Amino acid sequence: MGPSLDLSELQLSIMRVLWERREVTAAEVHDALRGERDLAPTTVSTVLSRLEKRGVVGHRTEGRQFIYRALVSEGEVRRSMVSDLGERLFAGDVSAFLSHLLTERDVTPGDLTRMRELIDRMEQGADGAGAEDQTNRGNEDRNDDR
Amino acid sequence: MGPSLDLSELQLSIMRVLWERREVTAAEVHDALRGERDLAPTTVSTVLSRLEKRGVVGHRTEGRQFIYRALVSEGEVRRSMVSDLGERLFAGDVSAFLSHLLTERDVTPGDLTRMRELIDRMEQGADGAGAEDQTNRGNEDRNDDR
DNA sequence: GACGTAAAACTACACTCGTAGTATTACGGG
DNA sequence: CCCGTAATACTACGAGTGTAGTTTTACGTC
Repeated sequence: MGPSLDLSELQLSIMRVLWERREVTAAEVHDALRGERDLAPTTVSTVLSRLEKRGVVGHRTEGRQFIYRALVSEGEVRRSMVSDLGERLFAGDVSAFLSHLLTERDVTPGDLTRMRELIDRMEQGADGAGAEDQTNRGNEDRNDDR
Repeated sequence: MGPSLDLSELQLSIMRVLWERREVTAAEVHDALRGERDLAPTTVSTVLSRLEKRGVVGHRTEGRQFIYRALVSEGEVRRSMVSDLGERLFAGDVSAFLSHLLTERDVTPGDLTRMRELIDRMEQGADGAGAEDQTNRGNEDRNDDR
């Protein structure tokens, strides 16, 4: 059932670059990360190779350069990691997870309103489509889904 | 700011035993885990020692035996791990996290109802107390909080 | 007081990660 | 055709984890 999608922080930083630009060289990833994380270029390459071995990214060769590409979407990774944590901490009980989020973290009144709207929409149209609008501000999530 | 509370699956399994019985010996942990995970007794001891080195558990000596005790609550660990993941995957945007949970996981109508009630309660009493009732079924969470 | 036994301590090993240095390879220019 | 340069490949190393074997220690018993 596909590769393990449990990615570390560094791995995610790198994946985020691959997700926003569809195709990148190791060098491009390296300086896209400049500022956020100052790594040696070889470090980036190493991580990219390891991710490739795990089946999370792939590459094609162009001249002497590798052009990397994500093989899993950000949505898949999110689903997988959130699901893992839900399993680990809440024995898969979604409502316990949700209530934890609502009660333990700083939720603004606006969040609550948005949540209520979302719940309303879910109770009506059972589809679930059309729910990734303003709640996803700042997190591009095209190229989503299986 | 205390020890890192990022616990692995095995570590959590062990912690769960320490959370439900307040005080246990390594041997007791070992056979509480029988069935779920079949480990050598020494494995359990090793993990316990490492957790102790990290400050997550402590022990007192009674005769020739170590009596272990959790030094962090399940609630703290949950908060920390959920918060980490929220940071990693949703840049700390709680409402994005919540909406992910609502849209991507199988949420039952009952969950939705419970959620709405929770939201209502949060919008009224700004305290947040009294919200850990039936949503927490099956997850003992006494000895919570800082 | 010698011993068996059980507990804890120490050692081990394979694997992943973060991190990066060194070696190899091959294109492009002179 | 040789060489510099840049890109990839290989090697390294310390920390943490899963997993467990081996060694030491000490209590209780005969």
